[in-house]
Order: sequence, then C-alpha cells, then structure tokens
Amino acid sequence: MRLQTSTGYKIIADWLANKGLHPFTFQEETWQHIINGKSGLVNAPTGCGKTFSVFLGAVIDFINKHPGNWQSKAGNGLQLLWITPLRALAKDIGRAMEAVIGELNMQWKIGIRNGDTDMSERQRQKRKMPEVLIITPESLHLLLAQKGYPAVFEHLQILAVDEWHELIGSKRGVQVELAVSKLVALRTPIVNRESAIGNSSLRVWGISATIGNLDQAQDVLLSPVYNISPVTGELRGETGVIVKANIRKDIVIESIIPDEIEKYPWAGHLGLKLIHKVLPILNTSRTTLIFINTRGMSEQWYQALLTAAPDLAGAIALHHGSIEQELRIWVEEALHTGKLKAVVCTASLDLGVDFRPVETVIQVGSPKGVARFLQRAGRSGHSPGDVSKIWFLPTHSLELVEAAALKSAVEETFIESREPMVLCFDVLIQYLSTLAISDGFKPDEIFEEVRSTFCYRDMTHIEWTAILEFITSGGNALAQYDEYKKVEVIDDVYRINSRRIAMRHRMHIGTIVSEAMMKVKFVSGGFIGVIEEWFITRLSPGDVFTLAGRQLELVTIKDMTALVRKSNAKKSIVPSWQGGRMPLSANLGKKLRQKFEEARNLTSGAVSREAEVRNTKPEGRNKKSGKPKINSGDRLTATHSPLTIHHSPDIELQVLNPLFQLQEQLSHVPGANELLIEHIETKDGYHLFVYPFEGRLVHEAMAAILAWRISKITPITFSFAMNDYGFELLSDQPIPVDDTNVYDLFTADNLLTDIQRSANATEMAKRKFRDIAVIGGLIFQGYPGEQKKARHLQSSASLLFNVFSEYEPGNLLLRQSYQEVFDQQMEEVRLRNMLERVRGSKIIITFPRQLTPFCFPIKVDSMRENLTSEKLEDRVRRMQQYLNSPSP
DNA sequence: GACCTGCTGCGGGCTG
Repeated sequence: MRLQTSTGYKIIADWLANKGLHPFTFQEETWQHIINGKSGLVNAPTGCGKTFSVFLGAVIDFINKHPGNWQSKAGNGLQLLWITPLRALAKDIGRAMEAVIGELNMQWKIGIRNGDTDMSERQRQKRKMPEVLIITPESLHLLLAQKGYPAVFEHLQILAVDEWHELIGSKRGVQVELAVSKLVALRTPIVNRESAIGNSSLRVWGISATIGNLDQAQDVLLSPVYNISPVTGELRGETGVIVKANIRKDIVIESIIPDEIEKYPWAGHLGLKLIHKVLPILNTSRTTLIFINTRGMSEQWYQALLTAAPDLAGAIALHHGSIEQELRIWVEEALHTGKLKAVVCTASLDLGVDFRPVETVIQVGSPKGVARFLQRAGRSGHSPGDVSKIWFLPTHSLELVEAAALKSAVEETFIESREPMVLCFDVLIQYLSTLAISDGFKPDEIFEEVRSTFCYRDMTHIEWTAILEFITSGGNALAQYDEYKKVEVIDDVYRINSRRIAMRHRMHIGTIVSEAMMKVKFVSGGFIGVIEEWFITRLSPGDVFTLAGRQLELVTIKDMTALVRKSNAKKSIVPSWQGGRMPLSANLGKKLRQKFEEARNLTSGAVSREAEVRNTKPEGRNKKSGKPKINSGDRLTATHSPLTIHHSPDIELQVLNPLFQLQEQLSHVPGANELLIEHIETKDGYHLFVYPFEGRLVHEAMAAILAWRISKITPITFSFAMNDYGFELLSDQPIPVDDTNVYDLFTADNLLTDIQRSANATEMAKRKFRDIAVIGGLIFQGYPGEQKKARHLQSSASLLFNVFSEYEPGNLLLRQSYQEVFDQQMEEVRLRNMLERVRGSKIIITFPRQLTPFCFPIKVDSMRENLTSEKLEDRVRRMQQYLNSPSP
C-alpha cells in the first residue's frame, strides 16, 4: 500500500493544502512511520513543526482505523498520551491541538493533567479519559499510583515525549523511561514477548532538539519498545527511526565589543560596564530577551537598566524562577502582546515561548554551552525562514573569546551530548512504591520490565533483591524501624496497604528536590516570590532587599513566610540563591582552546619571540626547593606550530590582540594541543595557575588531586581557587612542579584512588545523599504548605547517611550517592579525558614576573571572600592599571 | 550545611 492512498493521509494533506501548506512542513515522513507501526524520534529546530508532525500522525492513524466514522467517533478512551516537562507548555500545545481538532470537526477531547489540574477535572478524567492527554512525567506516575490504572491505557495508541532532550540527562528522564516500560508492557506483556513478532503495539515517539548523542537518545527512550531478549540480549523487534527535518536555521551572532578593550575589566561576572551598548539594541528592536546567568545578577541588571534609562520604566520586566508564578505569567503575556519592550530573565525563559516569538536576544556572560546558546538564539526569529539574532555581551575581556568559539561551534553544529543516567536506585524505589500503592506488583514481572529500560538494563539480580528487601523490611540498617517497612508481600504480590503511607507517597512523587524556600509576601497581601531560608535568616527586620525588581523591607517572619513592605531605601541587599553550578561544557572548552591557538597565531606576528623561546631545560635547578632558577619571563619548553591562518580571524580575537600580546609577553598563549602552567610569586605567596578549560567542576577535582600528588613529593599545604578556564594552587612555599615531574602529576593512572584520598568524597556524598533519600522516600518533607525546615531535612539525611555507613556500607543508596559525586560533582569521565588529552599534549611551564591576563579572573575570584564588592572593584582597577603599564 | 556568581523543572484523592 502506498502511503498517499491512505484515507487519513489524504484528508490531512488536503486540509493542509487548503491552508496553503505543504505536508512537508510537518515532516510527513513521521506520519508514514506512525501509520506503519514504527516508533522513533523526531529531530528539528524549534518552529519547524515537529510537534505537529507527531500529533497529525496520531490523527491520521485514528482516521485510518475508523475510516467511515472518524468524525463522529469518540469515547474510545485515551488514544494519545503527550508527555511534556513543563506545565506551561501544556496549555499552548493543548490550544494548538484543539484548533486542529476543531477545524477537522473531530470529536476528540484534549485534556491536561498536571499539578494545576483541578479536582473536578481530575474526576471527569477518571470517569472518562479524553482522547488526548497532555501530562508531566510526575503526573503520569501519579496515574500509575491509581487503582485499576491499566484500564486507563487500554486503548492507548501513541505515547509522545516532547522536549526529550530536556529530560534525558536527568532523573525525570528515568521516570519517563520507567513509565514507557510500564505502558509498553501493558500492551505487550514481557512474558509474551519471546513469541511476539516485531514491536509493541504501542508506538513511542520522542521529540527532540539537536543534541550530540541523538542516536543514543532514541535508544534510551525506545529501549522497552525494542523487545530485547532479557536472556540473550538479542534484539527481537525492530529498532526505531529518526526523522530529521532538513531545515537549517540561520543564526546571526554578534558580539558587543567594548570601545576600549584596554580599559574593560579583566575579571567580573556582571558586565554592567557595557550597559550603554545594550540600550540602543533595545530601542531598535520591538521585543528583546536579555539572558542573565543568575537570579541575583538578573535583579541587578533590571535595576541598572532602569537607572540608565528611566524612560524604560513600565516597558521592561524581570523574570526568573524565584518570582511568584502569577507575576511571571503576566510578564510572559505582556511580552507577547507587545506591552513590554524587553525582559531580563534567567534560564526560566529558555523554554516555553515557542508559540510567541521575540525579535532579539542578548546573552550576558558565558552561556556555558553551545546547546544552551543555540536554544536561546532560537527564541528569536522563530518562524521558518526567519533569521535568529543573538548578541553576546562579555562580562570580562577574556570572555569575548567565547563569542568566537560559539560562532564556530554553531557553524559546525558541535552540540553537547546529554548523558542518560544509569542505575538510579532512588527513582526505582519510588517507582516500586508507586506500583505498590495502586495494584501491587509481582517482582518477576516487574524485574523484566524494569530491565527493559536503558537505565536499569545492567541491574543485577542481587541488586534487585536488595531493593525488594529494602522496601519490605528497611534492609539491614533500618530493620528495627517500622516506618521503613512500607511494602507487604501477600501471595507474591507486593503492596502498600497503609493509607497513610500511600498518601505520603503520592505527595512525594517526583525527582526534583529543592532548597528550603521561604515565601515573600506583602503585609498588605500579595505574594512576590521565594527566597532561600538561609538568606532570609541572615536578615533582621528593617533590612532592605531586592526581589522581582522591587525594594522590600523585611517586617517579620511568620509561618515560614517573610512579610515585607515597599521601601525607597537607596541601598538594598541582592539575594543570592543556591543554584546549580553549570560548568563550561566540554564542547565549548574545546572550541575555546582552538580559538586561543588562533589568537596566538595572530599575535605572534607582532611579538618578537626569538629571545623567549627555549627548547632546552634551564640549568641550575635547585633540587631542594624544586624551584628552577631561571629568570622570570623565561619558559621551560616552548615550541610553536608554524604560523597558519586558514581563514580571516574573528573580530573578537582581533579586538583582544593587545591582551594576547601582553599574555604572550608575560607568559604564553596556549595552543589547542598545549596545557599552560604559570608559576607566579606575589606577596601572597607562590601561585600555580593551570588552564585546562574544562569547567569549574573538573578544575575543582583536579586542583585537589594535584595538591595531593604534590604533597607526596614534599609536605606542603595549599589553598585553591578555580573558574571555568583554570585553577590556582596557592602556597607559602615554592611549588615543586617542573618539567621533570609535570607529566607524572597529570597522569590518569591511579586516578580513582587519588580522587578518594584527595577530595572529601564522604562530605560530598553526604550532600548528594540528601536528595537521594528524599526521592527514595526515606525522608518525609512535610505536607504541602508546611515544609519542614532545611535544618531538619539535612539532619535526618545525615543521620541516615551515618547509619548506613556504619551498619550497611553496601547499601545501594549509599553507593549511589558516591557514584553521583564521581559522575556529577567531579565529572570523572571528563576529568579522565582531560588527563588523557594532557598526556598527548605539550605542557608549557612559564614563570611570569607578574599576574597575567589569564590568571587574573581566577585570582580576583579567590580574593572575593575577604572583600566587599566596592573594595574589590577598587583593588581590581588598581591591579589592572598597574598591569597595563608594566614596568620592568 | 555553607553560601565563593551560580539555572530550570514537579507534586493527594480515598470512599462515600
């Protein structure tokens, strides 16, 4: 059968043609696969119709199955389940789907199920499910926690997972994997699969933006569909398909360049010095999004814009995750109805404006990754054929190189991968409890289902048994506490019979664990947002702080709510929120290293280098102190690749030429295949600066390891500092790192043991364990509205951590917390890759006679602790003035 | 359990 003759296809194609659209716009290839019973992944830039391609595929499929009466047919139950990570997206998508259904005169109902869905709607859904249900991963698990849930999915044809790239790298993604395994098994039980031909009758479709590991993303989502034999590991069904839209989005990236690069700060994160260059951009664009990396800095930018251009009052707004939901919704609406010229925002506006374009985007500071930068650029020029325009505003001089790096990364579509998580036992425990409060489960069946997912495919029988033991008896360590004996076993069916436990569990479904927040509310009523508990407890009544762009005076704290009134005080404290510490991505780091090499090649023409380059080791090394006796300004090893410039250099690199010249004079600008190490002596002591450009997490771990390894050579103590470009070891005695030992110090051998000895893994694991314990249901966070204090949470978590460490060291959750430290906190894989890279590269050690442009930002960050910001700014200015006019 | 600049996201429904 040729596809085009199918009734559904024709109806939809004609319908689109009537509207002047070609089916291709909506990736008709997807329709074909859906009708043919395939599962797969759709990949296209935003605004290219990938959402509609899956939805229309489901519509065509329905028409084909009910050829005579598709317009009158309803009440078949749930046909299409649509998972989306954001509640806010559900409304937009639902509205768009309803419009299509309306025009086709179909009898489908589109329903939304998430935390915002009210009770009556939930009950309506329970009596009769709509044909399409848009849901969050959490709410889907809540459905699985209802008695008789299999009936809900009896007629389900298609499961769509929207924004899969957003979910795959997190535990929310694992929740989706488990849900997929369950829904697939409901249609084709695992026990029948040995004999089943082909795939499950349920078709699973992921919808994803471009990521580096698209194939893997597909495998992770579809793993339960693939029908892989649990015995032999052999693939018995078909694999899925990837549908890519061949649309290339044009993106224009432009840097905001300081007029006098010599005077632009070498360090800093805020970038307000360039605010005068932002104003003209706002004026010439209808709507602008200004992305700021942190909530605190976004508050500062908002204030600064109003001060710089008071006429903007009322035309600009602020948007971040700690601002009250209603205010945020108002801002979003006002932006798109044209009431606002600009919105200062954080990652809170990364997603969710798909159906409402803006004209211009400004990125302030490093976006930390290529994917995030592209995502933000894509907020503008949203229609197919439009050009996305994004401005990059550097917050310090060296950061300007990132613009050049981003340009070539975007050009090459060098986009980060999102690594799926594996063996998350906390999520598994939560899932099993979910099944236990609805219909109960039989371990043998569920074991196979769970192992059909990517996350748990390597789970052993021993681990599985330990999990079952844990949920029924509390395991070895907690056996004496009844509250951990949640699940009862009757006739080999595992169930939770206690209504109280079931109720508590429902409230704790989900994998997002937040800091303890306190609501902020006007005395006169009206919520403004939330602030972290630790921050507000440092304030006293009468203190003025900033939130949602307002000056607020703290009046009192009552019922875990901070009551405030408006204030006209000149000075106010800007809150800081404890957020993720998104490190520079590996991709962007690599591009940066390449750009530095280009910059050096550009510079080398200008600098006379004959006198500097030495290929031989200097003589007269003082073995005792380990400090080589050489003149400052000399280098130990330095060989340069011949000067090659393949294309015209980026404007950013040209502008930064004076900075690179100075760096080259004082030290060295490292090439892509070099690791630069600087020994600098100041009145603070002996500094060792190292520049791997691997993001601050790797640097943090590497600094600890290096310190540990050096201390084995000679007894020595250090303090550390680091940023995304490099790290610093500081000591009061000379640091014995030279060309005789440097490769050994940076070896990947014994990495794991050295990590364990150097970094305080136990302390880090303890922190990770808190989230794991909450997700696994070991800690009750309190009923909604009466959240427990952070202190309580922390103390019960660390109590449990200690109990496990002492009485059950093999506990799976304990093990997981250490694993998460290695994987996420230290980025062990990346650390190892870095060391492997260093092994094959040239290590350049220099001895600059003063601070260099490279080390400057790290040095400044390490001073920050002891100084107020004004004093710091003064000191930085003085340091830089001195450096810009170097005296011999 | 500290904050050194540090994002976002979710979340009862029984039995009457």
